[in-house]
Amino acid sequence: METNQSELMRSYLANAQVSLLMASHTKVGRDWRDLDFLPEFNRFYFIREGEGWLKIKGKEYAPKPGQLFWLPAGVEQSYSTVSDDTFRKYWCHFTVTVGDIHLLQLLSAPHFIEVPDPEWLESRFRELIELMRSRELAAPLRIKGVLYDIISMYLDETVRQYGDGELQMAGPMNVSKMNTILEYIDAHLSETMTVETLSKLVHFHPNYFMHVFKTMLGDSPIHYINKKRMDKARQLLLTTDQPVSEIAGVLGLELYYFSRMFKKWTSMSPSEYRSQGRRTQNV
DNA sequence: ATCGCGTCAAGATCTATCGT
DNA sequence: ACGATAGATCTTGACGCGAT
Repeated sequence: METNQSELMRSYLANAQVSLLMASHTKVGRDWRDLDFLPEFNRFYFIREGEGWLKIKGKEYAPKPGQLFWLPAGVEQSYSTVSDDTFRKYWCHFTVTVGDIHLLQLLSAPHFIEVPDPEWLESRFRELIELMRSRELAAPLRIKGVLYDIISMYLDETVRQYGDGELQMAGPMNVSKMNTILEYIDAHLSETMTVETLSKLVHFHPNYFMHVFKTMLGDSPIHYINKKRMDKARQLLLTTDQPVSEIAGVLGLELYYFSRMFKKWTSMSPSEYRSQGRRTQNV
């Protein structure tokens, strides 16, 4: 009955935007130190050598080579050296947002992972650093790609190393309310849902609900619902032989409207999409 | 001053129907 | 399946208000 935390994370991540502020590779000086710093951006530290001290949200860490730390935006943090054997690390500053709010901080527990494939990560960081300087047209796009890669690796490893209990989200609407909504949407895709019905589920005024929903997921409720519907439509078109009119029915849409909506989202009519998909599958 | 929530009204999008 | 249209519904931004 319960959609778990990671389901919510997935919906959330599907709408995430990343942006890189800087990336570099340095051996820090003996005076590397900052206390109770509250950054507007996230940081990755990929430790390669040395020792040092880190404090995130009151928790202290002694990062080791081979670990990747995520210092979240908007969370108080401190760091300093502890000896002459200072850190050599790859690092970057970046933001991850959905709608207006930061993907603030999913991680309730350890803010680091053991990197499973250090060579891979090292080369991704080098790529980032190079791309930062690149004048190529598509460099900004590639940067996002690399960043998405690193973040994805980080999240997957967090779950692998600590379990998905550690992923939790902050925001104006709490997780359980959001879960209620997303569960309801999934279970009722085939019916007509109104913003009003949804907002009643969490006892919010429709307009306010709209606003909160959008800040959390980056899409308005109806837009989000339609996106879900189109996902399901695509799946049904490719994996079943149900006639288009029936699929429309399953999704709670009238045939004529379904066709138009589908075309708007995929630039193909449902039957076109099906025949094209079939053709590619049979290659 | 900021947060949590509500209200209103304009503009955008959706939906039902009819015609092709 | 597409096009046009009009009425219904949704979206959004601005503003208000009481509680931190």
